[in-house]
Amino acid sequence: MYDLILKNIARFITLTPAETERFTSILKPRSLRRRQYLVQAGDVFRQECFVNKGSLRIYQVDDSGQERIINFAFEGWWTGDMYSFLSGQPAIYHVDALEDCELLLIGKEQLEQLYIDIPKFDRFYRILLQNAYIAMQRRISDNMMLSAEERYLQFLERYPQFEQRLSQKHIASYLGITPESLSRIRRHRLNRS
Amino acid sequence: MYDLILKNIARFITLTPAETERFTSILKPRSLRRRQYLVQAGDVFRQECFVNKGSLRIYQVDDSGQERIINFAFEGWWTGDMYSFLSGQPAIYHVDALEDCELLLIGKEQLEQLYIDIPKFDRFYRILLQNAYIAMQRRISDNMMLSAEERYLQFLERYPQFEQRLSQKHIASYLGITPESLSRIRRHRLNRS
DNA sequence: AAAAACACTTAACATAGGATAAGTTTCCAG
DNA sequence: CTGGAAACTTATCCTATGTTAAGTGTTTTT
Repeated sequence: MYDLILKNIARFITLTPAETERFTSILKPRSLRRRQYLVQAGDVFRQECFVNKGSLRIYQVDDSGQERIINFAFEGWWTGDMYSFLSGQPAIYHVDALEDCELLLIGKEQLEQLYIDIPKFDRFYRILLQNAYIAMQRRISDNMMLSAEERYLQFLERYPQFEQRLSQKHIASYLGITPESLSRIRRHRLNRS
Repeated sequence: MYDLILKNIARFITLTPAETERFTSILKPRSLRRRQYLVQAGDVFRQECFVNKGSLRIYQVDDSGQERIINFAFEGWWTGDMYSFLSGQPAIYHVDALEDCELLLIGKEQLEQLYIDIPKFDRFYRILLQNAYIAMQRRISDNMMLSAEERYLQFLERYPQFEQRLSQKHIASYLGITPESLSRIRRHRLNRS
């Protein structure tokens, strides 16, 4: 059950057996059925979430009811609502399960205490965030520099293993286009080849 | 000279006088004239940069020579090329001065040693990054949910103090539109009021 | 002070992608 | 197994924004 998360952590820091024990003791397992919410915008959600199995999406709903997917989370990824976690304010985004999920949650207070007791975890989350930040920056420049079709191709290249697990509606939403546009793009590609 | 950066750090962690001394001793002051590069895409740039005075832009140039501004950096902000810093690979972005700048740089090795000697700095950069990450996420959702005009209005609201220091060309580039479009948006707004 | 480069505006035209609507296929829930 | 809801496709029309080009005003360079 803790294999994946411990491997994830071992990428950046090395834990003693006692530290490992301490760490796993604060993890709260939780499973989520497809379509169930982890967070609803407006809730305060002060937990970090590691995805052990399954997939989720982080999304926003605009005034006209349109959903926009900000990001996905697959097994081995971290997710949550960073803003709510940090500030204690209501979450900005919805997070829900796209497939049945097994999650490991860490409460804010316990994580704060962990940072104090084992400062290596400050380092772990710093490095995790640096990588997340780089990915976000790349996403912004892609959204600005590339056409819808180019973004779709890049998505296929970058996440070939996830494409089959996501509906086109969700991929379109992640790319910032309508499902109709994605359908059109796919047709043009087929006609050409 | 170190006032602003020490205040910046004091937002999240408290340093002893000895730690303060240790920290300031690794800072390398550097000034940059308007239009001078801090980083050119392709260079390896393994330094973190604090802006003490002036402003910079982080941008990318596409195949057709179009510049796209990923972000600005004003006094009190941190900047650089996180990807190059972390990976040691050539930088993805250009960073150059929009106004004459006074900067404080920290080399990668010295920062790594600082993390080891004073683990509080792991914490400081973790919190800094959490905030930067939240801002990035918000930028992505704004770019997806809002029209060019709405993004412009939000920019004016969010950064009223910076608007006057930036050319419209640069604001347009940051918003992901052409200067012509920004000009059109401004005209429509004037006509309406 | 003149020349050159740049910033900004305006206008006419082009186009990628949105909106709407209708049809087909796939997926569940009863 | 069946009926209704989603998911996906296709077509038509529409609009926001890009493109090109020309003109004016403002810096920067010489």
